[in-house]
Amino acid sequence: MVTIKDVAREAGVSVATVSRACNGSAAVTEDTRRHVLDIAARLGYTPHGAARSLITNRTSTIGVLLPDLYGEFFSEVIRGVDQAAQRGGYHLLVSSSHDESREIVAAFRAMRGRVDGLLVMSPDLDARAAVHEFTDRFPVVLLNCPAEADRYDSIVIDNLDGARAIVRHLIELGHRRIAMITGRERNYDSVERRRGFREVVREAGIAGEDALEITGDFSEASGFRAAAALLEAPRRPTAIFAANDSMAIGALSALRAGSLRVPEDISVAGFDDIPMAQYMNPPLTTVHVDISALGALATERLLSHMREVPEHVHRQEVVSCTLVVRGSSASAPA
Amino acid sequence: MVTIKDVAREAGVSVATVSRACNGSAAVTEDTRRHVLDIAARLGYTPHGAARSLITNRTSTIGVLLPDLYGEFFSEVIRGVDQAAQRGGYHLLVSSSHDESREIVAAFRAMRGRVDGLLVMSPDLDARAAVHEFTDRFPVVLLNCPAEADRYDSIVIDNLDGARAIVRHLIELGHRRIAMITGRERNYDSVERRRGFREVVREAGIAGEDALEITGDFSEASGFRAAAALLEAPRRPTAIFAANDSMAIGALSALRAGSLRVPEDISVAGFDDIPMAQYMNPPLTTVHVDISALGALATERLLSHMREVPEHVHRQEVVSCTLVVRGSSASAPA
DNA sequence: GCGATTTCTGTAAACGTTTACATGGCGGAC
DNA sequence: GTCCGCCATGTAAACGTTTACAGAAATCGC
Repeated sequence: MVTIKDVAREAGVSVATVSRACNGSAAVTEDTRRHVLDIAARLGYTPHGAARSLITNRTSTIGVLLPDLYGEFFSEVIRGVDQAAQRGGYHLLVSSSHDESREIVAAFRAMRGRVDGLLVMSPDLDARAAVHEFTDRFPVVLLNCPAEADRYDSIVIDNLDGARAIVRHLIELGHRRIAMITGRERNYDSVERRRGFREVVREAGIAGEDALEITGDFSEASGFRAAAALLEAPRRPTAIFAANDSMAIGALSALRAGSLRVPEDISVAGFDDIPMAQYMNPPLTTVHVDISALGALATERLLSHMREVPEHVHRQEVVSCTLVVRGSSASAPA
Repeated sequence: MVTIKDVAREAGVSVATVSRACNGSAAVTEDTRRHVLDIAARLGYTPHGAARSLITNRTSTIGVLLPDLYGEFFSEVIRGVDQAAQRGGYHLLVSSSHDESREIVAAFRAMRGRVDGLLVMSPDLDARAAVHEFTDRFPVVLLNCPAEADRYDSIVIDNLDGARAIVRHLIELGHRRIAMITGRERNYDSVERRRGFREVVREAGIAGEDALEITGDFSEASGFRAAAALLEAPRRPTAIFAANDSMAIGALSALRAGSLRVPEDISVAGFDDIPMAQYMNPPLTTVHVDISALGALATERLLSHMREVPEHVHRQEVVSCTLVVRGSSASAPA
C-alpha cells in the first residue's frame, strides 16, 4: 500500500508538503502542489483514514444504531440519514439488530474512535440505561426513543396526536367496535400509539370489550395473523387500527382471505404512510409521517450538536404527522 | 477521553499489560487481568478504534457501496449483509447515492484505511471502470453488477432465467400482447431481465408491436405512470411484466384506477418477490429471489476473500430464482 | 541451593498521518 | 549592498494502540 512517505520520496519533498498539498493548505506553491498531486495520482495514493482520524480526532463518520433493518420504515429513515450525512460530508457506520441492552452497549463501545457522533434509534424501552451511559462520550441524538427531554437531544414522532387523529376519524365514521393491532409491549412507538387509541376510545364512551387490543410485532405477517384472529372474535370489530402500515397491509390481506370487503365490511387504518401505502388495494388510510425527513432532521441535529459541543443545550423536537384518508376506511356498516 | 495510559497508571501496570488484559492475550495472570479489567470498567475505558486499526491494519469493518437506498429491495439486501457481517464480527460502513462514476471513485477513496473489504452494488453499467481501478486495493465483491467473471468476485441473480420463466408463464396463459416495464437504460438487472423478455417473446413468435416496452425507474410511481400510459395504447396489452415488484405494485394501482380488473382483464407480474408482494391485492405473481440471503452470501464471500487474500481466485456465483405464481396472473381474456 | 527454564511484565518501536515550530532563501526597502 | 521579514518547506512530535524483544521473577530439577 502506498503511503504519504512514498509520495514524498517520489516527489522529492517532505511528507509535510505532501500533506499540505493534498489538504489544500495555503502555504504551498501552486507548482509544488501540482507536482505532488500528479505523483500522488500516478502512484494511486489515498490517505489512510485511521491514521488521519488518530491525529485529527475526527472521523467524518456518524454511527447509526438500529434495532433492526426490517421493513420500509427503517430503510426510509436510513435514506434520510444518509442523504443528510452525505450533504455534511459524513459517512455512516451502521449497526443493527440490537434487541438487548447488552448488545447496545457492545455496539456503543465498538464505536469509540470510529465515529464523531451517534444516532440512536432504539424504540425499546429497556435500552434507555445503556444509552445514558454513553451520552457523555460523544454527541448523541435519539430518534424515536423514550427520553427525558432535558438530558438528551431527541426527535420523536407525535405518535399520540397521530393515533388520536386516526381513531377519531374512525369514530366519526360511526365505528363503535374498533380493534387495535399493537406492536411489541416494550416498543415505545407502539405504546404511545396505543395510549392515543385508548384515550380517544374512552372519551367516545366505547366499552372495553369493544376496544379490543391484540399484539403484533410490526411485521406484515403479524398483522395478517392478528386480523385473522380478530375475524374469529365473538363481536367482530368494524374497524382495525394497526400500529404501523406493514401490519395494516398484512391485515388487509387476511381480511380479503376471509372474504371481507374493505372498506364496505370493515375499515382498516395504519400508521407511518410508507411509500407503498398509497398503492394498496384499497389505498391505505394512515397517518403520514415524513420518514426520510425524520432521519435527515435527526442527522442535521446531530451534526450541529457536534459543532457546538461545549455550549450545547439539549432539546426534544416533536415532528407532527397528519391524517391521510384513503380508500381503506369508510362508514361503519349498518 | 480515557486512554490506555490512564488505565495503566491507575492500575499500576504498563500499557502493554492493559492491552494484553483487554485482548485476552494468554500471557497475563488471572489476577492482573481481573484487576486491570476492573479499573478499565470503572474508568469507562474503550479502546480507540482508529489507533487500533492503524497498528493492526484491520478495521473490522466492511464498506458497502450502493446506488441508492430506496425501496424494499435494497433494505433487504442490507439486512442480509448486516447479519452476515455481524456474525463475522464486522461493522458496516455504508455509502449510498452514487449515480456517477466520479462519485463512486470518491467514495472508494474515502474507504481506504476505514474498511477491510468492500461490497459494491452498482448496477449501473458505467461504473465498471471506476470499480476496476480499486480492485487491487482491497478485497472487493460485486453484487449484482455487470462483471467479467474471472477478474472479480461477484454474485449475481439469474435475471435471465427468472425473466424467461415468468414471461413463459404469461405466454402459457395465452397472452399474446405483453408489455414490459423496464428499469433505466443503464441498469444491469433491468437490461438482463429485458433480454429474457425479448428472447421468450421472439421464440413465441410474438410480433414486435405486441411486445411493447416502456421505461420506468424501479419506483412505484414510475410503474404507475407506465401502466397508465399502457392503458392508452392503441392495442392494449393483456399482460404486463414489470422489471421489479415496486413497479408492478404501482402498475396494479394504476390499472385499478383505470377500472381494469386484475387478473380478469389484465395480468401483472413483477420480479424480486419483496416481502410485501404476497400481501398485495391480488397477491403478486413474481420471481422469487432470496434477497437478504443474496446480501448474506456476498458478505460471506467477501469475508472469506479477506482471509485467504493471496491465493484467492475470483469466481462468479449465480443465485437462482424461482417463479411464484399468485393471483395477479391468469388466462388471457377471450 | 544453584542454574536452567518458564512465566509474567515492561520498554520501546511502529503504524500513517497532521501540525507546531524551526530553518532557509529570496525579495524589497533603505 | 545589507538587513529585515515573509513565505515555502522541512523536522519532529504527537495521536492511542499492539507487539517484538528484553528483563525480572518464579518454578523446577538436580
